[in-house]
Amino acid sequence: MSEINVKYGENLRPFPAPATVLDAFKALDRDVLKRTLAAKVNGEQVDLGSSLPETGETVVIEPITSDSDDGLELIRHSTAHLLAAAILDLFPGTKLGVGPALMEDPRYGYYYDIIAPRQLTEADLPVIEKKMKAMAKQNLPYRREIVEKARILDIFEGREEPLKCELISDKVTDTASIYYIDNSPFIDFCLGPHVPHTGKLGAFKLLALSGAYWKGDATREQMQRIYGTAFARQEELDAWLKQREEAEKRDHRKLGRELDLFSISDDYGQGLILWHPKGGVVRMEMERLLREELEQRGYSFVFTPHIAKRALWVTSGHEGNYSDSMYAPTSIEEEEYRLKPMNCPFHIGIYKSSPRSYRDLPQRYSEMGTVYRAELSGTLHGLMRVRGFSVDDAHLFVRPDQVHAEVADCLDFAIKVFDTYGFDKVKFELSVRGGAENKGYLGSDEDWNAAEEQLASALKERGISYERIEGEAAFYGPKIDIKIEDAIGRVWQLGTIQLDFNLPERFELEFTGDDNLKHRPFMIHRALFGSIERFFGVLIEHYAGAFPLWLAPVQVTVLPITDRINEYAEQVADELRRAGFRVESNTRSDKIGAKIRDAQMQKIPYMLVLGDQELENKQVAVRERKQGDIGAMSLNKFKEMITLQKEKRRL
RNA sequence: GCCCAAGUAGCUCAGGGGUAGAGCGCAUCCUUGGUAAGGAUGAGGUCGCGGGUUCAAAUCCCGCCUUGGGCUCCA
Repeated sequence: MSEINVKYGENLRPFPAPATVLDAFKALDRDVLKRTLAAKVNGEQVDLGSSLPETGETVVIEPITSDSDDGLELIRHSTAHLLAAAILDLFPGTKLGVGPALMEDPRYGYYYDIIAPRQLTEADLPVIEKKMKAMAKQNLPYRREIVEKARILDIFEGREEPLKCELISDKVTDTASIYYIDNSPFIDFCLGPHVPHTGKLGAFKLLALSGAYWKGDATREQMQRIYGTAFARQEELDAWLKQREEAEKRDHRKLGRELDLFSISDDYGQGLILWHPKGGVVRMEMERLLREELEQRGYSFVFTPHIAKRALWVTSGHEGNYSDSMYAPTSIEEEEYRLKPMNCPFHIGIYKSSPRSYRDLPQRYSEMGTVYRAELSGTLHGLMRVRGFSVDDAHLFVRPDQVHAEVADCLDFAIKVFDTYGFDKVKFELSVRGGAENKGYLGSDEDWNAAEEQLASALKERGISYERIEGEAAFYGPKIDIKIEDAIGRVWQLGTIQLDFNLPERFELEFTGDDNLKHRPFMIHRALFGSIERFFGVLIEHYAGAFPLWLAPVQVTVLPITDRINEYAEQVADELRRAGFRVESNTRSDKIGAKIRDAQMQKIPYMLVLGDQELENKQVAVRERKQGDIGAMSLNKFKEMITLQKEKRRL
């Protein structure tokens, strides 16, 4: 009888063969076994019930416990299988697609794609969930079997699972593993591993029903996707559900209405934003901050039209590559025009309007340029995905040797601005050429190498850690994408700094060098917010509608306790207005409690409660929206306090 | 575009084959009250749009529109 040497942590111990992973843990560590769902054997994930390899070499085993990320993924994946098993039980004849765990999408934990004999509706979800709970209680084992390709195909053909057969044909060369759940009609073609039995599952919930295409391809089968989530423990699921509710409370569409910031009306068109006066204030402040920075950084301000001749879009390449997202042409005196989906060609027009010398570069043109894109109706979402929006756009026309410095300044700019809004977690991604497929990259290797090197060195010089992503560059140049994390941990892709070898070529841009020869400039597209509408949406959710003083649509509200005080209240309000603040006064005959409630719900940063005492002492009693009553002070002292806050753009 | 759900007063929603309900908001009046809702009265709706069934449709059926959740982290 042979032996297997098992290494577990520092322990090395021989076991008589054959033995399973479970046998090893039973002998080595009963404590950890309770939390263990599967294991890594020589670094490879396997089921607890799998046999230890008898190769003669030492076998290294590690537990995959329920409190690890790997463990959670296992739970979610196994729960997805439980979901499929419950559906097969309730709806015989259902065709299965795929059912992965989702670890990066904070909204969901797993899904399973199916084609049921009838269209399922949301009303079916509780029924399916109940079945899953019942199956979980029965501690049904997940069983694994290794079979030949031909036999797997037989099994799934016999079960009339065409999609599974397609997968098997694609993926399997000789043998593969399949999984059963005992006492259930479920069989899946799956690498595993899984939890040992369904009793390890329980903290799960089905969340949503949606449509999905097989392999994400709109020309393939339309399937139904059931989303759910799962955790190791019920408390974690409860906490997650609670956080989800919190996120709903921050929904910018809800707050946009409640705080009267913006609206979208079908009478005007889907995906078109009406900025209300209070939203307009926030936008003006957002633009003011940008303008200050742009001025200091040597940008110039340009303004360009919303439509241009169709021929321009042919030259720019938009007509060829981007036509689906552009509004149809409109004719004026036999000449066709199209709404602009991007601002670049106009800025190029400004560059080209006169000959440029190397001494003139860089040229930095900025514009809050409004563009229109014909997004599919189903993808529209509040402020986040719209059909008309303004980009805080800028195009830099630079000499090849200037790329580094300009990119570095863009990075400083981004960090400064996002920091002002309180986004302290900013991620940078450098997208470069690479990967197996050749995307038909434009421009010489020389240019690319130089450009990628300059982007990377700008990031390094600024001490910015970044992720380098091979193969994600656009065909026309490498780029840096900027992502921010908001107050509740959601990540938003916002700005981009993009090098472009394409448009300078297409538009034959040039400048005269010190050698008196013509050279081609590089073009850098950069936007920090991407779309100011979208960034506004992100801000609303980030602050949950409670904008910092400098952004708040109403900064101070004056609340007289009785009608006797109304006159004094108006004086106070006027004085603050003259000092440059946005002030309201509430002289309605409500009780002070009601006025405060109103102001709190409008999330106004400061409330000045004025009664006989304040009138007599020439003071204001200050209530801050989060801290509550912070005591009485002179109006001058209050003014000083908020002036400082406003000027420093404190959070 | 495709799958599921929902469209009733400005907002949040209840109701449901026999001519429309609540709370909030709004208006007017009473009240002048010290840190998150004082009281009374009143105005407000082609029940998303179009068609069908019916003596009768907001309600049942069909179509459309809009809104919301989604639409490859592959076995």
